[in-house]
Amino acid sequence: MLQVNFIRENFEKAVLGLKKRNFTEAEAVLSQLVQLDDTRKNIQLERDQLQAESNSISKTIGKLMQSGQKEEAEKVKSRTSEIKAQVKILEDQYTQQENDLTQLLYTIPNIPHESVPAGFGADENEVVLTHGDIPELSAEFKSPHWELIKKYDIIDFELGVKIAGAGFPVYKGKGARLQRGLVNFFLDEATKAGYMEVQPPILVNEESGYGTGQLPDKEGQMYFCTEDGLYLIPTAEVPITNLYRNEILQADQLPVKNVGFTPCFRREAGSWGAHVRGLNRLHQFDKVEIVHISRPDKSYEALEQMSGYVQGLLQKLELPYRVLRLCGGDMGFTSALTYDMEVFSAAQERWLEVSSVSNFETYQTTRLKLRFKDEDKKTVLAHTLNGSALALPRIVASILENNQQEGGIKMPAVLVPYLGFEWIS
RNA sequence: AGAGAGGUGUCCGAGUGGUUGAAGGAGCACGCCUGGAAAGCGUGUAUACCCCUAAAGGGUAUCGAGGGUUCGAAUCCCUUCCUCUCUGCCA
Repeated sequence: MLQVNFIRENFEKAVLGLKKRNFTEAEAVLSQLVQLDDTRKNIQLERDQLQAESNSISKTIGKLMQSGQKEEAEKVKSRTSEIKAQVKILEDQYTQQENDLTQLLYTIPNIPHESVPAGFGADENEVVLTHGDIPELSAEFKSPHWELIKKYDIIDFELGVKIAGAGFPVYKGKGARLQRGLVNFFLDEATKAGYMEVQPPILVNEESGYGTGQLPDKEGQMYFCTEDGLYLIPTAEVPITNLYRNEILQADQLPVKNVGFTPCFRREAGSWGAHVRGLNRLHQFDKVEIVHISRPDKSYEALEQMSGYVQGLLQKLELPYRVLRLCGGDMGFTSALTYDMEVFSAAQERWLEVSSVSNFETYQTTRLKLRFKDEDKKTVLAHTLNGSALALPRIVASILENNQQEGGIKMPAVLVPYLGFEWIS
């Protein structure tokens, strides 16, 4: 969430930024926010003063008791009951005010970076660059991946339905091997690039959900284990970033660069149709995620670095891709700047999002209380960033579609050592 | 899951109602000392919010978390989470 003090000091900028993401009532909400905070401060001031008086009386009583002046002490006591009642009232008001403030802050998305284009939806995203040639498939070999997986019997949706339900595919034979190979390839690449691998839990508690911004509001997107109060993670971002919740890092620990492989679970209520066939949208899928924790003055450098890293993976996989700078309306609630990487899937003839790389600046760290000590020994909120590197299903879909030919599907050369085969046939 | 023990600052560790944000030690930082280092000596070493700010200074809260008793709680009571030991179960 945003910091009230930042809004106070950058009111106009904040309003303009939020309008860019179509948060039309920005001005009114931000004014209300500042007002709530003003009231909060006033209450705090009054409460603290009364409390201070009460504390000082208590000390006096303590001294009197020690020196045996019991009656004197009793006299002083009577004064405190009045203060106590007052403090209680103010305390309740303060809590109420603080809750209102937090609730309101939860409704305000992150302020977009100045480079973020205004816009309402996917059409207005800015294409930053396109890489690689769009493959032209012959009519003979132009099957969408959902036909290819049947033909070669490598992924079975019906079987998944039997075990769990729609959107839980079963990978078989070379399909399973392809999954495992990709995961290993991604983890190895990340390690080479200086990321530390972590294996986090894939169930998280409520606090973690709040830390990275999935909660409140998006609980509908997550599977929830009511018995234990735990959520299945929608992305490894949640557990990995929360590893650092409530921490104060030393300056020389930054940047933190973690990579983790986890399955991801999404309920994805209500989005079914032609575009979500096959592997395009699933309830469970595998993803390798990279997370950075960065100094504020280095976070955009880190974002570019991450974007470059992800592009490198796509290049090694020989997949044509483009990079989008998301417009205000299409960006996630918590992000300040997001690059989407889309791969062209040649049979569907569509760009498929395979990665989303974002800088959250302090939006997450405010909630996470994730800070570091800078050179002046001042405690400062860090910036968090993350990106998929990469999400498997659509990568699999595009590898299958783009490389189909006479004799089967040819695997990208870089994967062959991981797979132990060159062809799916 | 059952029984017991316990959760204190970066770490170890004292503290069972009264100037305790918290003894003592270690670590760390700075200074002195040294040719250099160690030892030694001295100083400092939490977080959040608020007031006042040029700086300094001050207030409130925080001893796992939440609530209660009390003029006053790290210390007493309740709830809850976690850790350890034993038993049970189990990959």
